[in-house]
Amino acid sequence: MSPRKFLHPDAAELTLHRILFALSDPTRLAAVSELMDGAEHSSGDLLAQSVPRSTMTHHLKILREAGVTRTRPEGMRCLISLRRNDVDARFPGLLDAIMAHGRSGRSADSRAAAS
Amino acid sequence: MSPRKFLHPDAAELTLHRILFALSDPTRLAAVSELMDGAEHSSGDLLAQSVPRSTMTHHLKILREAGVTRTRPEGMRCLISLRRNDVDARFPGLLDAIMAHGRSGRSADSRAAAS
DNA sequence: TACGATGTACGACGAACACCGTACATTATC
DNA sequence: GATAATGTACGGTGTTCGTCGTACATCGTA
Repeated sequence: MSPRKFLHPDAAELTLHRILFALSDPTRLAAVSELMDGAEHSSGDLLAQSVPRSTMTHHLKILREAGVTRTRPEGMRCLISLRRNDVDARFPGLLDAIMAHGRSGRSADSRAAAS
Repeated sequence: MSPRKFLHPDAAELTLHRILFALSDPTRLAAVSELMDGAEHSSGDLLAQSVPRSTMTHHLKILREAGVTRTRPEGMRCLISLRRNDVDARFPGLLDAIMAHGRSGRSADSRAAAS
């Protein structure tokens, strides 16, 4: 087995609706927002939000399979980075336009009915 | 009852992830693509694609509830239009960046370099 | 009033998603 | 080898989505 093996879609296979879906979740949006600095971040690094590890793995998988991120095993960690070149090549300006608002896109979403 | 009544979210309530989700489906992407001309289109007009009316109604509802479109009853038809101003005001450049690729968001390389 | 056209509302179904806990694999260190 | 740390894989549950058929409401017209 190879639990340290990740499948990434080819750059030419990226589809717009898949990418948009990958970014249509607050948790994933926040993760990508962190990755916008161009650096590699470990899964635990992105895990700043209060969500279990297994849940984060799930979101990271969706991001990866949409072709938005690349995951690379490094030692006992996984380093995740944005596939900026690939995404930009196929959809110029898309990532920037979306992530320009990635931080503030959570205004009145607080549907959290009290507590 | 008021089957001719539609609820639209307030402009200030639009959220990025909701909009991205609304655009994360090929059928809806195609519909919005048609609406990019700024004109009002009837539901049947958008229905060019081979999908049942009820399915289209569903997609239009998602678009409407995300704040992407506005639906207005007109005679025996419904006229749908893009809420360009509202979306642009809240997320400048987002719609243009996404819809610039709305047509080619298919599969493999469609290197149509726009023109 | 009756009819046809347009589009919604409702219910149903299968598939995919979001979430989580737990177990396992991998790596580094002792 | 034993241990701890990191993160995945594997279920499981509940929800939502995408799809469709059918029934109903509305409007325009005969």
